[in-house]
Amino acid sequence: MRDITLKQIAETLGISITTVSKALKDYPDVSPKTRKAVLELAQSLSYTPNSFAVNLRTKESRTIGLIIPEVVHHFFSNVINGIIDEAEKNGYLVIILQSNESLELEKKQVELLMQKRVDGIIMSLSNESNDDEHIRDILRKEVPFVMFDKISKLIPCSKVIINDQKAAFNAVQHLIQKGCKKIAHIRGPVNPQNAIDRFLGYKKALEQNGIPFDSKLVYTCKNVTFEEGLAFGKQIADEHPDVDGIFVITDLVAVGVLAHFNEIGLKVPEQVKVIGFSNWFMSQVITPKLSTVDQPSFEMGVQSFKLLLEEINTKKELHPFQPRTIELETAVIERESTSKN
Amino acid sequence: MRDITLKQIAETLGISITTVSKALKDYPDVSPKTRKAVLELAQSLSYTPNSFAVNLRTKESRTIGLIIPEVVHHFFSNVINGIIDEAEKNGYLVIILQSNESLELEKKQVELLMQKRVDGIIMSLSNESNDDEHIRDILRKEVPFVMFDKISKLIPCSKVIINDQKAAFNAVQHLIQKGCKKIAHIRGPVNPQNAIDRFLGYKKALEQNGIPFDSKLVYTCKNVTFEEGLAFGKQIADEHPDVDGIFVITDLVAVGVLAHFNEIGLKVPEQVKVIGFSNWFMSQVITPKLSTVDQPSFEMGVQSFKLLLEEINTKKELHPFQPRTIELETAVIERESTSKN
DNA sequence: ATCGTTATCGAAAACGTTTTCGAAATTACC
DNA sequence: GGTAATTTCGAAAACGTTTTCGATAACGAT
Repeated sequence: MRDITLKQIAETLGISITTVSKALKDYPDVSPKTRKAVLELAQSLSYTPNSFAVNLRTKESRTIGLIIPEVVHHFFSNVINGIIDEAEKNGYLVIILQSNESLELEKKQVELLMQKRVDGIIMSLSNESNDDEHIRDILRKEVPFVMFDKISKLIPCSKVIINDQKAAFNAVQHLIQKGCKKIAHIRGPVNPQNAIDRFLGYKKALEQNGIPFDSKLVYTCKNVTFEEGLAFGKQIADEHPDVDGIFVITDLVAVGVLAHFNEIGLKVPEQVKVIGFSNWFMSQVITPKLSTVDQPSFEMGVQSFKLLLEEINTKKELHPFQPRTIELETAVIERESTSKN
Repeated sequence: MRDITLKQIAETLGISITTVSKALKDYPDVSPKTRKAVLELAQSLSYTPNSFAVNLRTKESRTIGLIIPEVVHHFFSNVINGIIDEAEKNGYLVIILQSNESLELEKKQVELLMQKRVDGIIMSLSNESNDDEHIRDILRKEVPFVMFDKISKLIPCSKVIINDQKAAFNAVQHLIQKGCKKIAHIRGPVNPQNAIDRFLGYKKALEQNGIPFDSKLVYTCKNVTFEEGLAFGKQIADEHPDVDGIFVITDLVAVGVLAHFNEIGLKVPEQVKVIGFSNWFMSQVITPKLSTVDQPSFEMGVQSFKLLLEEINTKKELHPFQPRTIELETAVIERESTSKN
């Protein structure tokens, strides 16, 4: 049951390891006759090269690392999907780690991946981290590196993002077009850039439409959960019963808001209109169906891997690599929660 | 910027590679003085062993492979969560591949993982496959192997499962206790063992309660999607308007059924009661909230990895390994869709 | 037969680590 | 001071592959 090696093939054929290796890799300097013999024997023994040895020799493992805040998350699992699909197409495998939104864990995992000597790292920052040493460490060691979604603008690396500010602007603009006059915003935590950008988009849309900005209408999530949505729904209904539109950082929270409104009999969209963000699957199966902003999550994964591969390949040729940023399009999806005006 | 190696440490300290290696690995035969020197220098150079070389030498990579039908799936992403958490605790990393419910892809991926020489494989079968050669190949090469959820009973390997038949029995029993007399079943595809078992549980519950089994009340999913739920909901309402209870293979499909019933104004639970399976997150946020069977998905992941690690370790000691099967408990969760009778 | 060219092969180094085993140095003991 | 026991070290092989470079063989042309 021992593993087949080049040496064994060489010995049974009475030739050298070198020739066997060359025959299998289509080197020109091996005669058709011996090549055929080698290929046939390798085939019949079902030889596969020892990847540990290949890794050591070639200094690459055709494996990349992926760090995300959490796996059980509609957006992220779609990104994972895109990454491992595209990676597999290009002969790469993907090691997945989750930071659970903890900076400490994230640091440890970056370290883990570097020790493993993965060929590259793709990452979406946890809410706790922004511009930290462990990220700069990756660049310092010249490990190919791509960030997506939750990025840090200060880090000079390739990025795949959406224009959060523009997307949020469009969402709020949509509410205004539907007749909303007093619009609240449930925003994400303080750190992440995209929470900031969406807030800015919200603010800009108000300004451009001559609606005064009121900081009391802005609520800040800590954990971005369904439960927080429930709580903020209650808080808004209590504190500002005249609010007629809400823009929520993400569908999960928006669904919590809707759940509370359903409970207390507040009519959506008649009394309040609600729009979420990210187009989670559940948004189209709840009542009322939630309007939202579609984010091309699968495509983000695909593009992230493509950028990473670009960096891996140019660095392999020892060429200098110029980081690129890809910005993907979003789209407002109108459903029942903003529909009838 | 070159990587630090044992050789470099040895040379700057004027000692041998052997001694450096031993010092770093706490071998007893190195003096406290030289050990201290080595440790300090290694620390200051931030030396990390080249894992490619370590893999080659030790013949293990502390990496396992995981193959699942799809990543974007509430149940599976929770299992992934459990696996990578437990793996990381034990110093293992996880490579994830998805078969997209395709037998062909699944075969290719098993092959990929074996070529990578992962230390073990965890897997949930695609709907297309059951007892196939590529699975037996894993056992033949003596690669540690654990199956969970969608298993093949014929393969002698460790398994982590629930008792699908019992769980389904309990779900249908629940419907009967709530007063249902004519109960339909939307079952999963033909192949997977757990679809079969849940069907058997459904049948058994009917029998034990003196309700005649009617094969016309059994509908078979092809792809287990929301859309199929919509379609079957329509079909049941049309063909058997007197059905007063439905047991559905999984929540996703059940939510589709509910969506259709909402649309046509069929009252749930007053006119029909519906119970799903798996306790997807969305089930608690839709209207009416869906009753379901809770499946300990995270725990399944944890236990799967533990079983795999057990096998890895006993095989490393060259001891014979006896596969084990762990059966986890499920629980009926009563919500609005079966609540008021 | 000689030379030049081309086709075919293999020795050997290298990747960086782990581990065995023997050698050398030190200490302990009488 | 001599022997034995103990501590400390290092040479070398091994893991399996890739690749360079030189050697040989074969062949054609003159």
